[in-house]
Amino acid sequence: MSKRKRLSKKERQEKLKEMIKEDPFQNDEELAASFDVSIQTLRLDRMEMGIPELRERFRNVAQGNYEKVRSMVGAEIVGELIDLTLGKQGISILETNEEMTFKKTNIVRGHHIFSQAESLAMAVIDADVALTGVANIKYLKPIYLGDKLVAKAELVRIRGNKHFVHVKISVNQKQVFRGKFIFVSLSMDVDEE
Amino acid sequence: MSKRKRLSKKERQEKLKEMIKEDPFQNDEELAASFDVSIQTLRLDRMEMGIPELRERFRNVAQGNYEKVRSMVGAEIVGELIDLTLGKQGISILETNEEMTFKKTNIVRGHHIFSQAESLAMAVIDADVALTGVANIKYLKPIYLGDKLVAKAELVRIRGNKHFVHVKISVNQKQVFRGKFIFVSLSMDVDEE
DNA sequence: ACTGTCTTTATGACTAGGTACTAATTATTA
DNA sequence: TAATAATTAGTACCTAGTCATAAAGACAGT
Repeated sequence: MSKRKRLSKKERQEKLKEMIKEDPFQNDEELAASFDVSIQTLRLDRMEMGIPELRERFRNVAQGNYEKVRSMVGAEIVGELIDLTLGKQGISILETNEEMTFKKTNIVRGHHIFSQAESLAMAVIDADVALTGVANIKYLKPIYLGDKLVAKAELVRIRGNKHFVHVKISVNQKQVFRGKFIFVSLSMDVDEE
Repeated sequence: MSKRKRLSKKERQEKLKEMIKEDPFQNDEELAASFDVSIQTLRLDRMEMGIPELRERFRNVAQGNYEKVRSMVGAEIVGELIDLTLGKQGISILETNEEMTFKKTNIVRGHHIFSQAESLAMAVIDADVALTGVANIKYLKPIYLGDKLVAKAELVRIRGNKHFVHVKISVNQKQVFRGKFIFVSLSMDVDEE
């Protein structure tokens, strides 16, 4: 694997940075081989650039993503719950980050907004378990990376086992989303309505 | 930290399993200390139960979640894209797992279904970038852990920069969800409609 | 050609967090 | 009390490194 003439120190170090960003799970031996330098040289490079050793990279990725996966997928509620009156209303805040956006446009993917709205609406309902029946939603404005989404949910009506919740989300006091949710509590039989 | 009399081997091993599930980032020394046994005993336990060493656990979590975070958050599409005719229709499949469900009821959280539907609908549109404008959705049946969601999206109309897409999701040929999405392409100015 | 500096490579001692194995000690039970 | 199970101790070895020191190679300026 002898590449073009071997790169200069600077080029090599820059390429190294990229490589590790792309795939952090290679050890010094493999990295050294791919640059066709000795393992010591590669280690000097890592030192100079402050790139941690493989096992620490594993730790970082593992712990970082552990949190992430927990808070993203396992969370009862998407965003941070600020205020809640069970059976009445609730407020949550979601800080948008780059993982929620399309890289090209920096616009936040719709389902993150939906998730915040739905999970907050669900939290407001004073029943053990509920299931989204119908949702009528509208995105009023595109939401950009870094926007802080403030969601307000209000339980507007209960009819039988159906709970009607309205959610409004705004960024800087300007409304960007509204949604009407109907949740069906599962205490009794749930089938076609 | 002397607990109640020290547990039996069986109890200890069961507890160990749980502990590692909860927090996989402890080394043998720490684990041994928390059970008040020697490090060798703890290692025997790990051997007997087939629990890998700390560094391998790091590797597993790192690599598993790396994939997960990439495919969950960064993914262009939620689920696996099976078929796609740009500007016409598309099909995707999403296998539900326990992270998508409420632990108590094993019912899949609504926003996962929504995400599958929205992202598929988006993929069908033959435009560079789009943004969900309005969605009218209905969950027809609860979806349980392990259900395989088959989503079919169809572009039904284009009017100006608005794209109308219908999505149906079914489990075992039975429809469980339908949604109507309107996407607005961003090629020109996007504001109130 | 010689010197000085940068870069690369080599070498050895040491570390964490183990595996794999043997042996000895302590508890429990028949 | 003897047999069996569970626990602890100890050793050699492993990986993927760190840290420090030294030596060799490359290239420029004089």
